[in-house]
Amino acid sequence: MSTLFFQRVKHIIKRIPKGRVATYGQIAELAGNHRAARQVAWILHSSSEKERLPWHRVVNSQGEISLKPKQGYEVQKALLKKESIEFDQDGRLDLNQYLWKPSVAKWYTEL
DNA sequence: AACCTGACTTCGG
DNA sequence: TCCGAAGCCAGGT
Repeated sequence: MSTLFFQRVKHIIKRIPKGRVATYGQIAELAGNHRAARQVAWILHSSSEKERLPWHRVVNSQGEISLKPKQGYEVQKALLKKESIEFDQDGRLDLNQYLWKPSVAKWYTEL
C-alpha cells in the first residue's frame, strides 16, 4: 500500500540519526496518526528491506526491542550496540538518553 | 463480511 | 514495576 501516511512513515524513519532511536508511537504521531503504532510496525515488517530503512532504530515505548529471539532480536541489538547504544541487564535502553527528538514542524511541509 | 493476528500503547489495579 | 484488558488499524484467510 502507498498512502500518504505510509510515505511519511518511511520518510521519517530514514531520518532517525545514527546512535538515536524512535518509538513506534512517536513515528506514528509524527506521520500524522497517533493511533497507528501497529501500522508502523507493519510497515517495517513489510518494507524495511526494500526501502533500506534503518529499522533497527525503532523500539517500543519501554525502550525494549520488540522482536522475538531468533526473529531478529539479536541482530537489532547488535546493530544498536554498534552505534554505541548500551543496554541494561533486562535488555532495555535508556530512552531519556537515546530517544530522537526531532523538530516536528517540518514533516508536514516536506511531503 | 467476519475473524484472526501482529516488530504497539495506554491505563488501572 | 509488572500484568491484563482494551483500543487501534491493515493484511491475510
